[in-house]
Amino acid sequence: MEADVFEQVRESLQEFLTGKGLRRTVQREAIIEAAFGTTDHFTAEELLLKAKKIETSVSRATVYRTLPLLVESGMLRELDLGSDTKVYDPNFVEHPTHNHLICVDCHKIIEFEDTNMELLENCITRRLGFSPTNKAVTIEGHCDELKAKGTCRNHPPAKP
Amino acid sequence: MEADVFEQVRESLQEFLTGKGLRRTVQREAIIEAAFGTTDHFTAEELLLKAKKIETSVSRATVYRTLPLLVESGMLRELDLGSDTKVYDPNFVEHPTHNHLICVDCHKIIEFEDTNMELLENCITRRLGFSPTNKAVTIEGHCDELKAKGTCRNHPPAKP
DNA sequence: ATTTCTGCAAACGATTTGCACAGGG
DNA sequence: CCCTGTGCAAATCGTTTGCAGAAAT
Repeated sequence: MEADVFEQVRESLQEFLTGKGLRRTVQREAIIEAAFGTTDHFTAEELLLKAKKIETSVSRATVYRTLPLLVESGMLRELDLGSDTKVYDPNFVEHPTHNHLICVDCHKIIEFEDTNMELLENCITRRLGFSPTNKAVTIEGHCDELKAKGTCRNHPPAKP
Repeated sequence: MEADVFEQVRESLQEFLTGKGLRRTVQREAIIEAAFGTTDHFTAEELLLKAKKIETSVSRATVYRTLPLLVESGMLRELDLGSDTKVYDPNFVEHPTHNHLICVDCHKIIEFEDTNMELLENCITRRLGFSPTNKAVTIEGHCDELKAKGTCRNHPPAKP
């Protein structure tokens, strides 16, 4: 994520917080920095670890209390991918309509955007009498390269 | 669900079980009947209640141990819709490619199928170098009728 | 007879919450 | 000052598991 984007997130969120009569705290700042500092997906626990490195005083409870705020503000998206634990995706700020392809072999998550899919989804939703607010396409699949060569970028030649 | 379909599920699952060296028990029979007796989605807890009505001896543990078998057999699908609790969908036997539209106002879930979406998903996935195994489109939206008239099939005229 | 299944209750892991104090506006 | 935010630890909730007996093949 570029620096300007990060600043944008910071400001938008500041707006969101003051708009709700909420306060700017060092803990929240650290959590935001940890969440939007990279484009990686993360779990609540992973976010806690990242945030703690920035500001030691951040606690698990505060992370769990801040996550819903970030989601509500629209900056962070909660993903329900096959996993048992909830995963958060900070990339919707830059790519608001992206979707996910999950490799069933190595569990790597690939993000993709597609205008046609976007249009088709809107079309279908309207036909059903609804106005879409949130759309998620999740596809699972096998890596062709892995199947053909027995190895791919994510799978070392010799598996354990 | 029609009676023949129910029988088909019963047989397919019997095949699946014996194929894995697993056994037919009254509890599993009851759970299957409860799961595929209607087209309703359900949670583990709801399935337990339905199954208990058919066969009192069914316990929560057995429900939780049977659900993964049904999912693995391909007959039942686990859905990750916004809800915190996992929801199961028995309708993939009859409609293997259907998707979900969720009303953000009343949380009603509408199932839909679309061939174009199906084709587009396959196309995109192949372009990314993968062979699709599982595809899920989940759309959230507002009911137009509700917005226009202040009421709709799922919302009584006077809200509490 | 052998192996899988079962119910029970305890264990578990992710998330939430009550509390008393800290700190932002 | 007032009210929101915090860390801590206990509580909660859905789900999983160890065990000894029951049942299917």
